[in-house]
Formats: sequence, C-alpha cells, structure tokens
Amino acid sequence: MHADWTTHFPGLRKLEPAIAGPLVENSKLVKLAAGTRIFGPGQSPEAYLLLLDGTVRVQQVSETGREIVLYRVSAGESCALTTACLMGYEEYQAEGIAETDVQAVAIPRKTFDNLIAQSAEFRRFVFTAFSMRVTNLFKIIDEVAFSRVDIRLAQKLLELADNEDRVSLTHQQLASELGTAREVISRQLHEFQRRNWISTTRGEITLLSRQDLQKLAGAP
Amino acid sequence: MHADWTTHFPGLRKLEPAIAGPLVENSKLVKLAAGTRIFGPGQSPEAYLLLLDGTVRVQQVSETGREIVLYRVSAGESCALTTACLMGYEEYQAEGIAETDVQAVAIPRKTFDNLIAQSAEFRRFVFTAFSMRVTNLFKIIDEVAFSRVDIRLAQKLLELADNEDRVSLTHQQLASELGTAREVISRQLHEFQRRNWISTTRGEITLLSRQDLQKLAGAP
DNA sequence: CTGGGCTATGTGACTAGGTCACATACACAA
DNA sequence: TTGTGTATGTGACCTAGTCACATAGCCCAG
Repeated sequence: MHADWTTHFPGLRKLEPAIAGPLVENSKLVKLAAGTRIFGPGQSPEAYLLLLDGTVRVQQVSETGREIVLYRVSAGESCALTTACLMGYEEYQAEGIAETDVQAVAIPRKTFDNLIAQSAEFRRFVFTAFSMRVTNLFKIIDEVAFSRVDIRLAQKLLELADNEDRVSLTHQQLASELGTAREVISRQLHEFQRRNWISTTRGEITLLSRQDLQKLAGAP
Repeated sequence: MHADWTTHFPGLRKLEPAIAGPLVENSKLVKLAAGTRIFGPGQSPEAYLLLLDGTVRVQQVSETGREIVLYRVSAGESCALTTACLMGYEEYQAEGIAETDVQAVAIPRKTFDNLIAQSAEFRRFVFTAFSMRVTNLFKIIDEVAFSRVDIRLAQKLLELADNEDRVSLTHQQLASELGTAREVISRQLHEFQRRNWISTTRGEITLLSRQDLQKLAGAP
C-alpha cells in the first residue's frame, strides 16, 4: 500500500517515476477517526492531504451557531483550498471534519513545493482541484445570495438520496448543508410531504416523486 | 516601463534575474478601457493578469439580475482565482469588469506554468494571492448566509468612505456590493439617516457618525 | 416492559429581508 | 424651462430566520 498509493489518484498515475519515488518516501500515511476535526480557525492544516479513503466535510460555522457545508473531499481528491491557505499566510476560516474514518497521505509543505516545481503533471492535478473548488464556492455564493430555499432543498435532496431514494439526515443536518435554520427545513419538508413528493420518519426522508422535485429544482 | 514592471509587485522584486528576464519578454502589456468585461461565463480568461494600474471588479450576476461583488483586484495584485480556473478546466462562473482604465501584464499560460516550475518566489507570490482570495470568499459566504444587512451595510459604508467620509455610490450600487436589493438598502439608509448617522443626496452618502456605524458594524 | 431522558420534529408569533408596482424627485440637456 | 432618464421613496405582500416552547420517537436503565 505504502508503495503505490499514487495509483489511487487518476491525476497522479502519470507521475514521472523519478518524482513519485521521493514523494512516497517523504509523505506519510495518516488515519483519522470519524468526527476528528482536521483543521479549523486556530488550527492550521500542516500538510497537503490526499484522501485515500473516507470523506472530509469542510464547513463554516457562524457566530450564532448556524453552519453551512462548503464542500466535501472524497477519496481520490485533495484538500486543495486548504493547501492554498497553507502555502499562503492567511488564517483559514473554515473547518474540516472527518465524516467517516479517513485514510490520507500527508505531504509536507516542503515536499509539496518541490513537487509543484518538478512535475507538470502534479501542477495540473493541483490547479485542476483548485479550480473545481473555487467554481463550486462561486456557485454556493450564488445560491445562498439569490436562490430560494425550497429550490435549494429539492436540489439537495436529489443530490443526497441513495439509490433507494432515501436521505438519512435530520432536519438540522439538512439545514447545515444549506446554511439555513432547522425550522425552515422542517416547514419546507412538511410542504413537500403535503404534496406527496416525500415521506418522512425520524432521521430519514424518502423521495416519492423525483420527477416533481426535479421540476422544482430545475427551471422554475 | 516594459523592462522593469516586476518592481511594481512586492512579491516579485526578489525574482531571480534569470527568471525575470524571460518573464518580461514573454508577457505583454495590455490596456483596457473602464467598463470592459475582461472575463465572464462563456468568456474564459486567457492569461494570468497582473495589474499595474486601475482596479478590476469581480462579481457574480444572478438569473434575476441581482449582483454581488466578490472582490476587487487592485494595482500590484493578480487575478489569482481567475488563473486557477484558467489552469484547471472548469468554466468560470463570475465576471470581471474593469472599474477604471486598466494597465496590466498578461502572462500566457505556458509562461505562467514555467514560472511556477522555476521560481520558488513566484510560487509564493501566487499561492499567497490565492489564499487571500479564498479566505475572503469564505468571509463573504459567512456574511451573506449569516449576517444582518444593517451590519453589513454599516461595514461597507465605513470601508468605502473616502477621507472626507463620503461614499459616492447609488443605492443600487451598494445593493450590488452586498448582494441584496435596492429597496432594502434605501430603507436601511433611511433608518441610518433618521438616527443622524449619515446624510444622503442623490448618488452620495456622507457619514456623520463613524463611531455609531462602527458600533453597529462591530460587536452587536 | 416501562418510565426517564435525550434528541428530533412541530408550531405560533414575530422580525428581517426580498419582490412588485408604482409614485416622486432630481439632474442635466435640449 | 421643460422633458427625459435615472435615482429614490413607499405600501403591500411574500419568503426566510428567530424565539419560545410543545410533542413525539427512541433507547436504555431499572
């Protein structure tokens, strides 16, 4: 495992062997239990993380305790933005939480810098990850500032439903996904239920009509 | 001018001469008139831009026509995020407008990539710019999602006031700064005026009590 | 198998913010 | 001086967020 984790990352498979070697040698495998806070205000990330397994949720917490999920880092991806802030000097405002048990490769700052210098392939990998995250942040700003909650909720339900059309989250957790309040979610879900688009039980929502939800989620 | 623009950028002054040379040679000076749309959806940026003079406003426009300013790029700074998206493959969602006449240096993608590879100094410059922008985006998300309009408006007025305590913007422009509606701004300004914190005339606001505004803008 | 106790959800009342429609007011040019 | 375009004012209404508290489901200790 230690020897060949680079193959877990499509963007790194073509890495020149002369470069992959030192990379694997200088980086180190870390395991984190679910729920671990990986970084946050006052707890700067210390290395470039590449996830082998699990997911990390990056979110913002407001003064009043409300939360909004910014993005998730999944297996095969990197904490790109985190690293930007690591390489630069600014304090990172958001916090990262291991949603599941996580296995990751930690690349020290110095090694990261060398890699960037030496490998065009690695640069592409890093900048591509960057651009995806930033684009996504723009989308979130757009939605939070300009989009209706019912539409965003319908989108989120469709996005989070498993292959049996179920979403196993509490209203509070859904509210955190969207950066709104629990009561707002409860009321919207109630309305969806009244229209027979979903059914709910404690901690779980079942989609009854993806079609209607999609209609709401898409063009008005 | 062409020969020594690198000195305009504190982060580039220490650039190794062997590197600064080709950089200056391969990049090109561009001038843009105020109001020019530099990039936007369907109009990808084509080069890494370093501003010599003027400012560029980067903003998001919603379907319904509402706008929100994401950040400004001023002289001596780079369109860092733009470039991330340029280097990666994603479509950039935001648009950049020249607020004033702008002079800038355009560094082609290839040259940029070479520079990143060859100069630790340049890497630091780019990543630092990145991290500042990203941190700022997080702050905007936080404010849009969780902060009150009156507080944000007070902050914005203080931020945008000149050294004679005047803000020369229309209510509509202020609304765009904050990503809210013009009527909301009009009403808030009215309330500030009622409290004698500001006075207003068409297209201009004068701060009468920075202190009170600061009190509102700071801790509640 | 049952009663606390914890967490999740429901709900009314109220405040803040956004939308729509339209009324005024101001500035500048013809 | 009078249009004309832009800026601002305002009421009515709707959506979203807050607060306070009521219920309801779940699980575990006894």
